[in-house]
Amino acid sequence: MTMLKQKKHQDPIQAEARRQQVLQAAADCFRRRGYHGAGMAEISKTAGMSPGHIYNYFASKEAIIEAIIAQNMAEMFSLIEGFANAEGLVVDAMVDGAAHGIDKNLAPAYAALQLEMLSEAARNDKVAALLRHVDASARSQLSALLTGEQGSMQHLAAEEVAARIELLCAVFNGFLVRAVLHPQLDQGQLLRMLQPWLRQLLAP
Amino acid sequence: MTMLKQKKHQDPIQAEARRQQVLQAAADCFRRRGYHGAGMAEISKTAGMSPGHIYNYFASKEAIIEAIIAQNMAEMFSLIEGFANAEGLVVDAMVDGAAHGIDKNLAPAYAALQLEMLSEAARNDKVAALLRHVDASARSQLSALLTGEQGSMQHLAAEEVAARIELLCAVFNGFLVRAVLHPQLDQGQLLRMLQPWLRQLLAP
Amino acid sequence: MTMLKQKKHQDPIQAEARRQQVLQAAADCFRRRGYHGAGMAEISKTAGMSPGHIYNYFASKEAIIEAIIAQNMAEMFSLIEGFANAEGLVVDAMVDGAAHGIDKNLAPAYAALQLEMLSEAARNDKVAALLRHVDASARSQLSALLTGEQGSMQHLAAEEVAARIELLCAVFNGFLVRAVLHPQLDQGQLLRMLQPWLRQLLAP
Amino acid sequence: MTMLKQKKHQDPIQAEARRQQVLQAAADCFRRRGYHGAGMAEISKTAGMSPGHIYNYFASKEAIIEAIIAQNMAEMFSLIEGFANAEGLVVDAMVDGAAHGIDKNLAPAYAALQLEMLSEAARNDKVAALLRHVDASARSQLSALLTGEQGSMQHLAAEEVAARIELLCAVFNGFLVRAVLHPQLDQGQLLRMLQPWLRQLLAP
DNA sequence: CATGAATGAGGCTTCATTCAT
DNA sequence: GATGAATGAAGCCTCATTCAT
Repeated sequence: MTMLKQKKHQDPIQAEARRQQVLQAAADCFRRRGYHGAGMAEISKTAGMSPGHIYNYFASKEAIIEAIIAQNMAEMFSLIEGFANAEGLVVDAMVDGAAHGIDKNLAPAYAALQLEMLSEAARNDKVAALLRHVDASARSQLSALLTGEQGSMQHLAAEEVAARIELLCAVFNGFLVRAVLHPQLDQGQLLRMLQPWLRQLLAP
Repeated sequence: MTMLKQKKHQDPIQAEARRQQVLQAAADCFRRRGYHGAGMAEISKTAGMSPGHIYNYFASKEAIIEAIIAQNMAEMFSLIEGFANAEGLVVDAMVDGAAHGIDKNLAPAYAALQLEMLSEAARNDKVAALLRHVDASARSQLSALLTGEQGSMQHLAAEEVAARIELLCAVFNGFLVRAVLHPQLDQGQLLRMLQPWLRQLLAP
Repeated sequence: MTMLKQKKHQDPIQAEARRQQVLQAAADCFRRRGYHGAGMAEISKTAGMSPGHIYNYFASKEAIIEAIIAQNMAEMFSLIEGFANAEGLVVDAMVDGAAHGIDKNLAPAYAALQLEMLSEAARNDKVAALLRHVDASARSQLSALLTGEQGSMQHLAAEEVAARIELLCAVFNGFLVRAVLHPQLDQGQLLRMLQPWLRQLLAP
Repeated sequence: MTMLKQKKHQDPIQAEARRQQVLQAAADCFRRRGYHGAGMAEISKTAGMSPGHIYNYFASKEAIIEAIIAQNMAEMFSLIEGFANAEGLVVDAMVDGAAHGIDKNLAPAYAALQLEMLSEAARNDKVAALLRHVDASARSQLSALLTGEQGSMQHLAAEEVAARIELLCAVFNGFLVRAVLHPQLDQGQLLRMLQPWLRQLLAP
């Protein structure tokens, strides 16, 4: 999807490098200034190329944030796949992964960008659709894992499973907000409290 | 004691009414279009006054969102005060209040505005300071309540209390994000799962 | 038609004056630089107002050229109405009007703007539609006049009438081109030759 | 004897072929999109070469349209030469040629390009000079033909001849405009009416 | 010769803010 | 107090042109 009018570049490797340059720069700028606050001029300067040239790789500023979201999507999928491929019980993999999840979501830079995308979603349907698609896919994969062979919820009602996953998502999403509202919070203490809680949430 | 730019209005009562008119209108517009998406023209039309006149009450668009945040602050304080003044155990009041908390935070309009403010905080120190102040106050009040006479955590270590409150906040903050990412979620089911969980989180 | 979203101005008289200011300035600029060559900056300077302010009266640059065309339309209609209301035979009125028609179409400024609109029509469907509508209306009015009570073609076949009108239009349209290609041409001589020719073209 | 910027190409024959490739492509694009609407990128793709390479043959986009006009010039000359070389009376050759003239000038693509050039002439002196030169040459050749041995105007005053030719030009130029304003017009009917008229215009 | 990546000025438009009335 | 006409800087994007390869 979204492969319309992809300008063909002679050297796809360098082209991809340039795309990444732009995405990196744009993500930086969005974090610092917000999606609307960041101008193409600033992004292009940060990316080390001219404003016009960016449009050889992205059709619009909006296409840039969409690409950033798409990358996040991929990251999230590979994260979940990690749980699936781990040896042993899914629960264990997830409890072990919690530390990383906290770390990531509480990182100010990550949280800032994520919140930026979320508030953009409130007024930009395409962004909203992308984010929801990521979220729905993630929940559905989690659900499959947890009710699967190595999962801990094989005998629960579908609605119960969905609600637990929802709560799980809420907590981790909430960390994005905590990163802004309480940047000094004690991550270690939080993790110690979170792990038993998680184990219980995912328990049969 | 600096009184810079404190415009003196002849009739302070009407002036306050006008301020409220603007804040109400601006909050509406920010919800619908986002902070950057809403223009002063739209806000002024919604508020039923001319664009120019708004500047008699607020120094800038930014001052408006700051004022909105300050109001939210007050609301949240009165909410917590509700718990304090309730008869019986604090836990019970909070568990009962959960339904309302879910409802409110999952309401798209509320969530949109809140996220708007949060992402503005990531790049606007004044906004960030305001929001953090609200959050810190709320946590501190909660902490006082829960370790107080009618509270359920009188015998827990301060760090433990802080971590639990943190988790509590994360969940409810997370609902703001869920409102965007999963607007169709089943609130009833979520509430049914949340209440026992809350009771346990707040348990001794 | 085209009354969508007409911003309401408090003082419609001044508003109309401003609109005319812009239209006049834009027509000037389009003549000198062409539709694409003229920038909103230049138009706004010529009109004596800021670029942004123009957008209180016109939704876009395109809307400006459309308004210019609409004005031309009105002029042309009143011209034809002149023939209709004239005493005596339509033919006489038209032959008398030829001098004015030549003068106008051969005026470099008028011709330049007209050609600009014509070549814009080749790539802008809305402009094309407007111009064709003017033209079709004019032909149809002429046809009605010439086959009407005071007309000279009451007994001709409809196709014959249409073809003659077409030729008539071609000649006058052609003067626009002559204004560019042969600005030195002898208008007096041309008129002396044209009038008997016209009388014959419009004869029974 | 100034030889400024005359790029020397190693193989002049291939160079000329390349130039023609570009001119052909550019004419196509100008017809479809107009002079300003057509980009060098599109022209270069149509011509089957890179944008940069075009600049080895033409100094600028403007130089391209000038070259196109120069070619039109040549075409028109050979057309008139056709009349001169035809057997019999010039009038007969021209009346016979009228059908082709109508066809050509009413062809939307041809008319579009021609009008494009005409409106460019209104603001570009070089283009104007070129077009006027073509026009003047054509009129002068026609004049020579019509007052020559096989011509029908041997005994008319020079001014009378000039005026008739002017009218002739106006009509055919007018067809360019008709092509835009009335693309549905009935060419057959028009031709049937035009031929006797032409014969009369060219009569002694 | 030939390419196409890269430039950057300039185009149209928006909108927070000001100020004469 | 109130208005809304007016400003102009800044935003996103296009495209003729250049130049390293």
